[in-house]
Amino acid sequence: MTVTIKDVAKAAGVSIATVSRVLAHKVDFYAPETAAQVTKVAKELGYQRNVTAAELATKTSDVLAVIISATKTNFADSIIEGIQDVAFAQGLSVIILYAGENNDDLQHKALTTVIERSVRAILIVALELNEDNRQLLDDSAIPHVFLANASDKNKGLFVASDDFKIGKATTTYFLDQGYTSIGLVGMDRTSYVGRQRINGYLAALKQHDITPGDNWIQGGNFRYEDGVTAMKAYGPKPPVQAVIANSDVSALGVINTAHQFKLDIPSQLAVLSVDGTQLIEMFRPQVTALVQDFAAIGRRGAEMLLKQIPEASQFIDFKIHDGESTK
Amino acid sequence: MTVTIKDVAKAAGVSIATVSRVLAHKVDFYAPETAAQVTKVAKELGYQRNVTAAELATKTSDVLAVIISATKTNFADSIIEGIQDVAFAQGLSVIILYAGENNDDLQHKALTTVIERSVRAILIVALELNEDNRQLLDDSAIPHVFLANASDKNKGLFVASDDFKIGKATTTYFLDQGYTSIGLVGMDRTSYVGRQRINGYLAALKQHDITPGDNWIQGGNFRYEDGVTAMKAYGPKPPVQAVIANSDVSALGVINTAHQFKLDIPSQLAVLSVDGTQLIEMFRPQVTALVQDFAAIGRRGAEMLLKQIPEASQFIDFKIHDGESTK
DNA sequence: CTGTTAGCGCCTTCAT
DNA sequence: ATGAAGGCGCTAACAG
Repeated sequence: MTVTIKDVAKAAGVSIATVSRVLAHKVDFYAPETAAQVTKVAKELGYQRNVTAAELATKTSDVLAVIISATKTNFADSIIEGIQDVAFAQGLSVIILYAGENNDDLQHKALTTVIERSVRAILIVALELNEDNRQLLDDSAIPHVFLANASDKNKGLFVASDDFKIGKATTTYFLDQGYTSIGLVGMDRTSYVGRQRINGYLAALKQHDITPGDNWIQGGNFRYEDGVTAMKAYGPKPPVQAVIANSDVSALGVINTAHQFKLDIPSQLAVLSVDGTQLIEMFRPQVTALVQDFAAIGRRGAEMLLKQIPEASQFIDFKIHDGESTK
Repeated sequence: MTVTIKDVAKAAGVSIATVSRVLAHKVDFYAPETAAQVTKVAKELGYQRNVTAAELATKTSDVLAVIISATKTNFADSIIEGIQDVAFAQGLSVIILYAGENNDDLQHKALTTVIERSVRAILIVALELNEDNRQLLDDSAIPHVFLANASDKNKGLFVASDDFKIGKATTTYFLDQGYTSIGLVGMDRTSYVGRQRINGYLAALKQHDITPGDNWIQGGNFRYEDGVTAMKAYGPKPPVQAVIANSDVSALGVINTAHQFKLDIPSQLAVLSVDGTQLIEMFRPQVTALVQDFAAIGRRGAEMLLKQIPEASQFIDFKIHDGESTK
């Protein structure tokens, strides 16, 4: 039998109300001696708080839920660290749910799981919800924010990098180096993120009066294989001298395949990747990358949900770190 | 105001018990028409089940908790997939908690979070608990299993690869190829896993009457940097012709640093890595690896906790996949 | 098949 | 400063 506050109360010779107050509130609504006595007895009895009961009574919860796509592009770690930093500082817990990859059912399951437990807030990482799931989330009235995925579909709050700017900045990076044929690879063309990146890319090219070739743009789903496929589409004599890969792993796909074609990086093909996770630090050549500040994205998202900063969608800055895959 | 079964009951003209039965049990303890009526009304009213209340009443929970170290060696994904496969098949939910890296406080926090919520079971991935935390877990009386980390310290159930065998198999792999100087790199010498691997390595060498050189064994913490450090310790003229890296990322560290020393892989230095995650598929040369079946480890762990298979610690088989980093 | 009635463990007015 | 008592939303006997 588990020991409850009732048991503690009896053993300590006080009422359950007092025990409850001592063990929870901490505000001085009781005498120091009683408090000491109660805590002592509780420890002796091996009392374990039943959070479920407490949550039912108060109708609140101190857990933040993070729903992430089991994506192979591994920036989620940093986001989670950012979230935990601010959550823990507030004494909150964070739980993480994997919602697969573009899997509506899994997303639905993850959502209901956290909604039914009425968590304090929900952070959705790199996920685009379908109509039903978004409705479900909205109906729940639980505060939520989308991270690393600004989207028109998602609606609602988001914290992310500005994908249009990412497309433009990466393209401009190459244009400034004198490149006139630049490929764009790996993004999901159906996603908001992908479309924005393409738009930014096109805008930058237009400024330089460049019309992209037919096959310069190669879509995908941000995966390693997408980089491979794109490079194969370009072939051993690629139509572009530089390529922007829309994720670290897709950049690796591009580079490995280019090497297979005996193309030298960067002299025959320059590669820039978007994300800049730790992954590329382990790869040679060291890939030049547009580094997103994922920890900041996580932190801001959490702060926003905890009302520490105003609730307004916002973009987080990024930087381009030079590596060896570009001149 | 949120709508409860009481509201649904009133609106449907039945008792709350009936509503509860219809919405939860699913066994046919009610007439089809009533069921239909109730479900209909529930939907109309936008009823959302309050799991917290249900859990309090039944004193059970249908969530499995996974506690993982925020390790940079990325096999956790596969383990989680394995767990979710069996959990979802049982209609259970799984939540994941990050417990940092050798961080007792974070581990403690993660543990109390899940214990206080009396989850159904706890799966601890690649973590070694300290005395206090282990005590905490034991006292909770919640079923739990350690994954990918058989350990004398952890005590209790585990599902993992046999680390002694891993040490022996990898070493034997090289011995069979005629190598007589073999390095062992990257493992945590203070951990059970690390010690077992060393023992297996030594046992294999002994069978061939080889006494390892002073610095053949280079410890670490399974990280990329540990591979780098080890290789630097070996220097440009390494005392070994082959090295076993105890994680994929540490293997990358070894290889990159070897290249820096202008050493050719595998002719001047052969490298075999332990883990065989997707990471190495993105790396060139393709690393020869001892591939652990992480998905199976996750699956077995979950099955065991759900009493689908006998509760007994067990080892999962592994295989060595040839790559280009060995002859 | 369905309704009544106790709780599950804790919190929280309202008295004292 | 502390106790008594009702209730959070749901489930589970026990009747009927």
